[in-house]
Parts: sequence; C-alpha cells; structure tokens
Amino acid sequence: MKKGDHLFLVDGSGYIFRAYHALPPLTRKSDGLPVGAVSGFCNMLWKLMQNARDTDVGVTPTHFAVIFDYSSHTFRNDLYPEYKANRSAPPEDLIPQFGLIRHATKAFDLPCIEMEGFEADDLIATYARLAHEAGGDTTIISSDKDLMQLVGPTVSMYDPMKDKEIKVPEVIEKWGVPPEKMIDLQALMGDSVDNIPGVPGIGQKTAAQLLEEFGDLDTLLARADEIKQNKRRETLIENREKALMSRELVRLMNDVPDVDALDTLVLQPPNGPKLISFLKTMEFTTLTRRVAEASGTEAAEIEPAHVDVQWGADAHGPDLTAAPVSDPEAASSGDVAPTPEAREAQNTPAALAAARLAEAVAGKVDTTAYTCIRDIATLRAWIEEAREEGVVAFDTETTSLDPMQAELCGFSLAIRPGRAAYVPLIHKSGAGDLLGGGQIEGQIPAREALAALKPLMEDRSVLKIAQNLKYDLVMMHRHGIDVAPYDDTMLISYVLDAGVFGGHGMDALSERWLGHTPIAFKDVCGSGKSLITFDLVDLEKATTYAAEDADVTLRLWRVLKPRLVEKGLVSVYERLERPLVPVLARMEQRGISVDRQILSRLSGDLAQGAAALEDEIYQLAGERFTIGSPKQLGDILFGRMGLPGGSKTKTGQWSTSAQVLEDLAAEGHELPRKIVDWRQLTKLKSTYTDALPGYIHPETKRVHTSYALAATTTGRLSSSEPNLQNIPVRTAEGRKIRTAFIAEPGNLLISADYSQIELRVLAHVADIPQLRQAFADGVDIHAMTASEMFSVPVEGMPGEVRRRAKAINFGIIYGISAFGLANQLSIPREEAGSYIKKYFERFPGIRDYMEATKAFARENGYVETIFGRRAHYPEIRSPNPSIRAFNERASINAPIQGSAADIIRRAMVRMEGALEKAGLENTRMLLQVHDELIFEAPEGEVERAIPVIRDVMENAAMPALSMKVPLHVDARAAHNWDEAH
DNA sequence: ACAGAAGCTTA
DNA sequence: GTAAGCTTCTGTT
Repeated sequence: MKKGDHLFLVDGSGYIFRAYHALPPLTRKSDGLPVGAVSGFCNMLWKLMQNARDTDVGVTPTHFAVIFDYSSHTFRNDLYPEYKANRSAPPEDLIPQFGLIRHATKAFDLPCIEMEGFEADDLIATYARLAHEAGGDTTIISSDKDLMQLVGPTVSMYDPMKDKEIKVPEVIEKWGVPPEKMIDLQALMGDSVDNIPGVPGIGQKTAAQLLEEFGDLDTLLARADEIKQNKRRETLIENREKALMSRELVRLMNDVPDVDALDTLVLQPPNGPKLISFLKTMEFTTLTRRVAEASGTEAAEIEPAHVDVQWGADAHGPDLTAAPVSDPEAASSGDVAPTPEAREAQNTPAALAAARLAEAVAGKVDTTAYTCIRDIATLRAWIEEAREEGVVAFDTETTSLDPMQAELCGFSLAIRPGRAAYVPLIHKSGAGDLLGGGQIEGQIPAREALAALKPLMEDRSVLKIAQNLKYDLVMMHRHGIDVAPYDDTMLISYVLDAGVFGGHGMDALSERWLGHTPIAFKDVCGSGKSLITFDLVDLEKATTYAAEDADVTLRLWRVLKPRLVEKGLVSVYERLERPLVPVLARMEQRGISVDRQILSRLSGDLAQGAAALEDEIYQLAGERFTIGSPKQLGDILFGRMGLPGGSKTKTGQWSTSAQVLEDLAAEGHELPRKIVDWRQLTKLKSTYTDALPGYIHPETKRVHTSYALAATTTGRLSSSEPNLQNIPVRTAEGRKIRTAFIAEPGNLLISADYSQIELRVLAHVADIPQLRQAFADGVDIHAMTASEMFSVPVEGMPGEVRRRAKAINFGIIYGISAFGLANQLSIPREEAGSYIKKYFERFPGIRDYMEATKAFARENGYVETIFGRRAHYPEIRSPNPSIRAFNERASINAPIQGSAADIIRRAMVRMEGALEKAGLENTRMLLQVHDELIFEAPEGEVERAIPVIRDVMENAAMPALSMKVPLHVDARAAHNWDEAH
C-alpha cells in the first residue's frame, strides 16, 4: 500500500444487525429462507465496488475487506466476565443470514477476515493503523459509535444506509466530543447493550459536559472533588474503578497480532460468473442483471450455486416478524426474484403489496419539491388534478392537538408520491413586530379556500386519505365540510399490525415502511417554553412540514392498503374500524355535562378529610413528612418505626402499596390504615374533583374526552384528556364523583352495559357446556362455578366460596397463574394451584382452549378474535421464561377481551342508525367504557330508547356470527351517571 | 421542562 | 394473572 491508496473496511457483523432491524423484515427467498439483510449487504458491496465515487465518500477504493466477529468470547470477557452478557440470542430469521453473508463476501472475491479472541472492531482498528502507517486512507463502512474513536485525518466512517460520511465534525456533532475523546466518553456513559457499566447516572450529555470541562477522564477523576453537584461528585468518586475498567472495555486494540498484510486486500475486479451464480441462488434478480451487464456476462447461462445454509433451529417455522410476506417478490430493494408461480400471479394481492413496498422503499422523499399555494387559481388547478387522480391525501395544520379548541392554520394535499402542496390560510409573521405580528400577505382567504376544497372533500368519486382521520374529520366538520369517502392509514396499520413494535403514528410508520424520517414537529414549532403555534411558522418551513405529512400519508396508503387484502383483513377494517371514526368523532364533539358545583363541594370535603388525616398521621408518625412520597413513608414505617417490611420494589425501595399497608393495618397498626385512607381522598381530589373542571369546554360547557382507536393491542378503545373510562365506582366515596356527570335539564342519562360479556365470549369460543347452559338459564355464573368446583349447592352458599370462584373466573380470562390467583385471594400459592387444577378438571374445555390458543400464538405470532381481528405477540417465543409466560397470558386474554371489544364496536357502529330509524332523533350516544355505553335522551324518548339500545347491543354479533351464548344488557336511566349505572 | 418510578383508578 | 391513563414525587436538565 502506498500514499493515495484507499482502504475500505466493512464492519460485516455490524452491518447485518443494522440491515436486519432497519429494513422491513420481509424479504424471503421462494423457499422461505429469510435473506433481507443479505440482499442489503450485496447491494451495498456492489455499489461501493462499482461506483463509490457517486456516494458521499466520493473516492474509489484500492483495497477492500469485510471484517466479522469470530465468536462471542474475546479478551474483554477475561477483563470483565459480564461483558455483553445480557445480549439475547439473535432473532431466529437472522441466524441463517450470518453464514450467507460470509458466502456473499467470498462470492464478491473479497477478503473475509475474522480472528478468534478479537472483535471485528479490533481488526478494523489494526488495519486502519497499518494503512495510516503506509500513507493510505481508510473508510470504515459502519455507523457504530464504538468505531468512532478511530476517526481522524486519514480515517473516516461511512453509513451506507444513510449514504453519509462520518468525519471529525460529524462525531462532534453527534456526541459532543472529538473522536479521540470517544473512549473516555463511552467509559463514563457506559453501554447497556454491551453491558459496559460506565458511571451510574451519567449519560451522554453529562459525560460530554464533564469532558468538555476537565479535558479527559484521568483529569476528571483526579479532580472529581471539584464537581459542584453533590450527587454527581459522589457517584464519580465512588465509581472510579468502574469508569477505568469501562475504558479498557471500549478501547479498541489496534495491534492485533498476525493479521494479513495490506497487500492481500487489493481490490480485484469481480469474477462475474462466480458472483452471478451466488446471486441467482439468492434470487436477487435486479442485482444479478446489473452484475451481468457490468461484467459482460450472460446471466442466463450460469447455474445457481449450491450454498450450504446453516438453518436456525426452526427456520421452517412461522415468521414472527411484522409483516411476513409469503410472496418472494417482496424484496425491500426489489431484488428477490419472482418464482414462475409468482410471475404468473402478478395480479394477486400479494404481488401488488410487494410491488408497492418495493416502490415505496425505492422512492425518496424530497422535501424541497413541495408547493406553497397562495392564490385561488393554483388551488383550483390542484383540486382539479386531485379529482382526476381520484385519490388524494390531506392533512390539516392547526393551533392545538385538541380538535375542539384548535384553529385551522392551513391544509395540505398530496396527489401522487412527491406531488404535494400546502395551503396556508391564517399564518402570521412572528415576534419582533410591535403589534404582535400581522397576517402574512398572499394567503387565500380561509372561507374562499375552504369553499373551493369542499366539493372535492365531499366528492363520492374521490377517496380522501388521512393519518388519524378522526382529528381532521372534526376539524373539517367545524368548517362545514363532511369528508367522504375516506381511508385512514393509522387504522390500516392498526388492523395489520396491532402489537407489533412501535406505534401507528405517522413518524413510526414512515420509518418502518418508507425508511424515511419525517421532519419532527418540534423542529418546526419548538417545544416547552419556546413552543409556538403553527400559524406563526414561516411559510417555507410550514410548507415543507405540512406537505411532507400529506406526501408520506399517501405513500403509506399505497403500501398498506393492498396488505389488507393480502392478509384477509379488509372486513375487520371496513366493519370495525373505518365506520367507527365518524361515530367517535360525534361522541367527542357532543361531550358530557359535568356539574362544577358538585365537584367543587366534593373537593372541599375531600380537602377537609385529608387535612384531618394529615394531622393524625403526623401525630402517629411523630414528625411531619411528605405523605405522598413512598420513599419517605417507607423510611418512616420500616426504618424509624421498625414495622415488619413486606416486599421491595424493583429499585430496592420498600413497597408501600395498598396491599402492604392493608396487611399492616390488619395486624393492628394504626398509621398504615390512615395512609391508605389519605391516599384515597387525595387521589379522588387530584385526579377527579380538581382536574375535571379544567376540561369543561368554555363554549359548550361540556367535557369532551378523546378516544384513541389504535392504542391497544386487543382492539379496545382508550380514553384520555380526560380519561372517562376510569371514573371511580367501587367505593361509596368514589361513586360521588359520578353524581357530577349529569343530563341536561329535561333529559336523562341512560347507561347500558353488557353483563359478563367476557365470560360469555369465553363460553362461546371454548364451547363449555356448563357455562353455555348457565348463561342460557340466566343463573349466577360465579355461584355456578363454585358449585361445580366445590360441590356446594348454590342455595345458602357462603359468600367467601362464591368470591373465590369469581376470582378464578376472572383469573381464567387473564390467562391464570397460581402466583396471580394466590395474590388476588391472599392464599398460599399451593392452594391457588390446587384450585386451578380442580377448575380444569371440571372444565377441561377451558384448558384445551388455553393450550390451543398458546400453540396458535407460538405458531403464528398472533391470535385472533371471533371477528378476525389480530393481536400480535412477537415475543411469545422469547427464551426468557417470564417474558414468554407474560406473552402467553396476554395471548389467552386477547381473543376474549378483543372479541368483547369487537362486539361493542359493532353495536356502536349501528346504534345511531337504529335510533334514527326508531324516530329517536334526540337520543345521543356520549361515552363508551369498554362494556358500557352512556346516552343522553330527552325524558320523553327514554322509554322507547332503552329497548332499541338493548336490541342493538344484544344482537351486535349478528349476522356475522351467531353466538352460542346469549348476550345480556342491563340498562337504566337517571339524572346522573351514578344512579343510572 | 422532562422522564421514570410508584401508586391508583377503571373494565 | 389481562387491557388502559393520570398524578405525584424525585432526580435531572
């Protein structure tokens, strides 16, 4: 090697993990072999070998090698046995790819370097040093922070997935320190992935700041006593050794003995036939073609190679990844060949889904290409273009997350990927203006723009697409626009992937499916104190952000919609998700009336009660302290007063949970009892009586909750701001809160709730004769269970016996464990275990159901409700027994909880139509609490409304499904929620 | 200003 | 033992 030569070192082990997690995990060869990471790897190698000059690196390599980890044991383990000890096994479908990547490297005729006892990083450090000494430059193909310590004048790094070169300034930007201080930085901050301890409590930010101040780790440790922050100074002094040892772990060894000479790494022109043979085996058609063209080889004449693959333990088993694609067309890079069968079936849903994915990943989002529409003629032209296209994604930009309070700042449209625009309506110039900034010139008057938009939004022949449509629906409705027809990308994702990593927000979906990170809201509007409303954002920035949202939404829709068909989930989306959006939007807009006076009076009562208890508590404790601090309370109870401490929390604190305090109270201690009472009162006050009035809308004078459709794994809704699904009911004190939820004068609240819906669903799905009979006869289900289990007649049954049976019934629904049941009933685990055994003897069908459900979940990675909704549990095959058991219980629960959720969703979708048909125009659905619906109705409609409501709810499963067990609904009306319930 | 732990409310 | 959301305290920025 000589001056001017350029060595490329690929971190092969790092690349495979990165590619696996970054690329949509779906690429498979036609025989099912997962090859996504291999595909990415081959593309990357080819690109760098052929035209590295066109990448961000901008130079052509003369020397090239791929470096791998040899095994997990290295000299670092001798230094620190815990090093990388908490690494879990790689994902199953990644395992066969390790071997394939080495095969790929050899097929490219590249040196494949690994050495026992050393990590790839050490070899990379060694070669980089040798190249430097020979006068050459080095580019390390990796973005791993562990390698950044090597960056310098002759050494840079390159992130092939972002096409970004990492040099000294990039390291400083990312970590706040120059490369030569990376070792000290990592020594301080540690690394949970590699199990490097670092100094507890010191993170990246603090570490960089300390190094900035003191220069390096040795100086820092020597002068640690100068640190002002008490806590920080002490932990640094205390953890000195840990820091020094961590430094040795992160320091790379740049003198690994007996490495190959640099001259053996000279880049050779690729051996076309050999490489093509391998690529054909992998079914990477696009790359095969490119290589054939570049090397002048006739690909058709070359046979696929025989490649020995190390299959994982169960590589033919199920694919537990986000979206397993059976069709091999589904290459992330468009690089996996269609089998002949697939080619013939180009019109299949799977082929379309795969093609759309390939298109999405290939297409780059260009945020500089968007239009800002500032005159009505241009807007009309865009609207006409959208009408011709028949599909348009839109998004509203507003001043608030609450659509009831928000003001519309503008809206964006996307017609095709990349063709997107923003229409500002009321943007104002920012601060600096004495008059607070006036309206920016050159915006279409809002009324005029919305009048032009309305026909498009309401055009039955144009599909409108939004992400989290409910918000935009409310916004548009407030401006007199009723959007239809529509699709919601968030809901499509939810139907496809409930329970799969990440949420269903746009940013997460964009990362996952498009490989694109959209501009963060906080980068546009700031956060915290510097937060500004969207109407104050300048038009250029606003256009980039808003149009990108519409663009990304459209691209996501193109990827996701075909997958619904492919997975057979169209009817779940069409019947349980999409039609619920306007229903919930209306419920949110209606809100419910809450009586301020009642809450205010309750708040006063609670304050008095709590104050009285506080005095008594200080008396008993002998000192004043913060009662609400579990830490201080624990110290007093179990430290100073020496009470027998029960359990510890996971951070090592004494637990002061209600259970622990109740146990102490039962032994006759006065203080714990008072604490429990105090907590109840302060909880009611702070969470309900004090907080609820703040949610009363200034204009409607009602409380408008927000329902999330895509928040749970099982299909339940969730409610927030405020959460009206956890209003107290169990204690008399708590129930008083419900008296504040009232009907308008002349109206009543109707509460209709399903009786035992989850046990009924269980009786249906597990088909248990005794349960079916009991529900058909309308007998007390818990008493019946007790009677079966303990051979006691139902008449004259002691309350305790029924209570235990009830706990077991609930336990079954939750995926019972002896541990949990024992806790619930405060009985020994053995006794709980014998109850469960007894239960399964009496109801063997339930055990069969549970085992079958677990097996299904293990096999498929998800479970299904009776209407076909899927809940994913990707961790059900975790090697960690407690994670696995947790996922098994959740898998047992999800079909039951989820089926009940589906049933009430169906009822809600039909409810408004049924009420209208019955002439009950003023009976309005207000709230949903999982198995209960709350309505408000004029007194004159209540009598007629109740049978209609009951009928819709009890027959909600029909006609899709005929339940083997009748559904039963209790309904009553009153002036407030407490009495109606 | 924010994040995590602990605790508590519901179905 | 399932599924959620909110408040307080505590430590950190």
